Amino acid sequence: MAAAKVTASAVFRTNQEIKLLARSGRMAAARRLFEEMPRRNVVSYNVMISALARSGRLAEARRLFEEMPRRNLVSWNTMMAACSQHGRVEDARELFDAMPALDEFSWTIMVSCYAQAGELALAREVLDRMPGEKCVACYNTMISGYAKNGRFDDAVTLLREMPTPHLVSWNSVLVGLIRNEDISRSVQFFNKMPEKDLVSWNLMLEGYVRAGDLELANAFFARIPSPNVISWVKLLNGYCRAGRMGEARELFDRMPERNVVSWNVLLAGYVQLSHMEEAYKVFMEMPDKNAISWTTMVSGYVRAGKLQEAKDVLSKMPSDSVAAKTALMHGYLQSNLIDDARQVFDGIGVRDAVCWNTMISGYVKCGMLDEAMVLFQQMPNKDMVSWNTMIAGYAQDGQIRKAASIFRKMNRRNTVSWNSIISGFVQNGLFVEALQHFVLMRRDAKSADWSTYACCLSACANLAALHLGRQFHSLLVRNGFISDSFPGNALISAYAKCGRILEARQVFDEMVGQDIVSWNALIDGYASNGNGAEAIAVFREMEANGVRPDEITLVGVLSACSHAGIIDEGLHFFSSMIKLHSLKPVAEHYACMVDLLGRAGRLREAFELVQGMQTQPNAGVWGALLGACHVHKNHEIAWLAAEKLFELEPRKTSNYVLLSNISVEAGKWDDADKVRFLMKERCVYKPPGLAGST
DNA sequence: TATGCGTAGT
Repeated sequence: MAAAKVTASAVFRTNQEIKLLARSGRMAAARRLFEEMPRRNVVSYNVMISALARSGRLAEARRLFEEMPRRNLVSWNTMMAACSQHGRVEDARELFDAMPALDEFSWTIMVSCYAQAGELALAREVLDRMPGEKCVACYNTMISGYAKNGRFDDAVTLLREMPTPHLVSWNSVLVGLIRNEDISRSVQFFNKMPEKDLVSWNLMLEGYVRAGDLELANAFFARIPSPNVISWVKLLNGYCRAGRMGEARELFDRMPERNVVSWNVLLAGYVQLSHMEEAYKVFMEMPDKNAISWTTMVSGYVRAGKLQEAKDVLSKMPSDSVAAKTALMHGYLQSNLIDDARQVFDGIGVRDAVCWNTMISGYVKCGMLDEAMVLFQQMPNKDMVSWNTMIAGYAQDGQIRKAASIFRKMNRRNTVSWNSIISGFVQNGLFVEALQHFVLMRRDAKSADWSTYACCLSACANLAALHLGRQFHSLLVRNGFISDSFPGNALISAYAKCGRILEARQVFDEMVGQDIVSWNALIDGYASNGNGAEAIAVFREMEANGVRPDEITLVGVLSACSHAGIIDEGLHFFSSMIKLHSLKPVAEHYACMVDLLGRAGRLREAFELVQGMQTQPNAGVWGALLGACHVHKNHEIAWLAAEKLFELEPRKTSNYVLLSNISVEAGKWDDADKVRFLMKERCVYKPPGLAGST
């Protein structure tokens, strides 16, 4: 009897010790202690499962859950919470449905899991199904879910509906307002709260810091009844983010109490500015460092392009940190050192999703899609980012069918998934598919963002679908995206490409932040609608507004000159491009110039310009020359251009047809025969029913 | 006696 009591208290003490070790990040020691226990009870297993999940080892946690000899309600709840923490919504739901009994924790975890995944309707369904009197935590979880997703009205309604709102309920709404950077509504709400605690005060302080007014934040800080280290950290963070490191350091030195977080914030401040000497001094000064401190240093050196230093710091780190190693890996990938990155990746024992995704996206970015796919298939717990990376990767590589097949295999999709596939279709010229997927996206109840609208407008533009473009325009207005410059620019292009240049101009004029892309879209719009003079006028207007032209601007301007037949001005813009704007002309500019000179019949000059090009002329340039030769019946230069074109595009029928026509029109029947022979030799066939040039 | 849910900091 006495021996049993001793054993029970030993188990109790060891359970506590495991928890403490795990909470301080010493997982290996915690695991060892658990393995070496002579006797374990349910709680030992529960503690270990929770610890494993919190340190990113979900698979191990699950294994232990399956293996444990006896489970209680807490074991089930712990496992559910573990799945929820890792975004495994389906797994959590499966456990929830399979549990022998449910308590208020089970219900709350399920609500929290759905809310975190953005599935608010499902979260609400669970809350509503909860029998008897619902607990405060469950209400708070739902309120927090609404608030963090910007649905304040729903959050406040539920707050009013619940029988006994708690201070935490109010704070849950406040955090949503603060994160949404709605400062005036935050202040209003804060003042209306029936009671406030330090959490409320600290949230409001964060609101002022986010609003970027540090003087106001400082004044508010002075009003906090008894600020704690978190209050100080929030203010310190404000100065660090603003790059005001002198004041930040002063504030830091005045802090009555410092912990590892405050040190980390100061360190991150110097790192952000790439002040690595200062950062290193702070790093050495720190009384204790956690994994975040080390990761901050490593990623700081990576940002500063000092990969050797990053590697050296990492090698001095006493414990293992996936995040720190991933930071170094990221650095190697940015410098295209794929093999070095892979070596780091292979050396990481327990990889988290960020680690896998970093390596996968590294492969994708340098076009190594096969390698990316192998890793993607090996990855045990793929998250949304993994899937989206592969979709975007294949789409950008022109493999849109593969992208679409991956997209179809996804169980759940978020806005980014939809945007990736829609933008993929647009990039690959499949505009109708892009718009069809927009319809499917709305059926999936996923909300479109500015990127969705920009892609869809671009699809409308390319289809010259004016009516649809107008519908997207009104959707943009209704959803409040109209002042953002990116979809605004897409809208300008859409109207311009549909021939509605006046509407394009109107959108441009009503836009808040016109950028270089907006100006380019307008100039190109006038040029491609045949209004060269107006395009040039807009270009002048842009210069007068102090906006510096880029390469794309000049393509628009030069093609405007070409369409309008303004030869001398075109030549002037072309030379000013290098001299005045220090822009390097590329093939597109030369193609415009060839077109310009060609239209004026100055074929010899055009040919000489091409021969003098710094870079290799592409098919666009030679094609423009061949086209001009056709118009002006220059048989000799036509052959020179065509021979180059045949090298670049040996199987493009229209080039052969054009050259054949030119030869025939010049009465050179032998040459026309020669072209026909070439076509036969290269198995190029004129499509039936296609007479003349294409 | 412990373990699992809801609000603030890197």
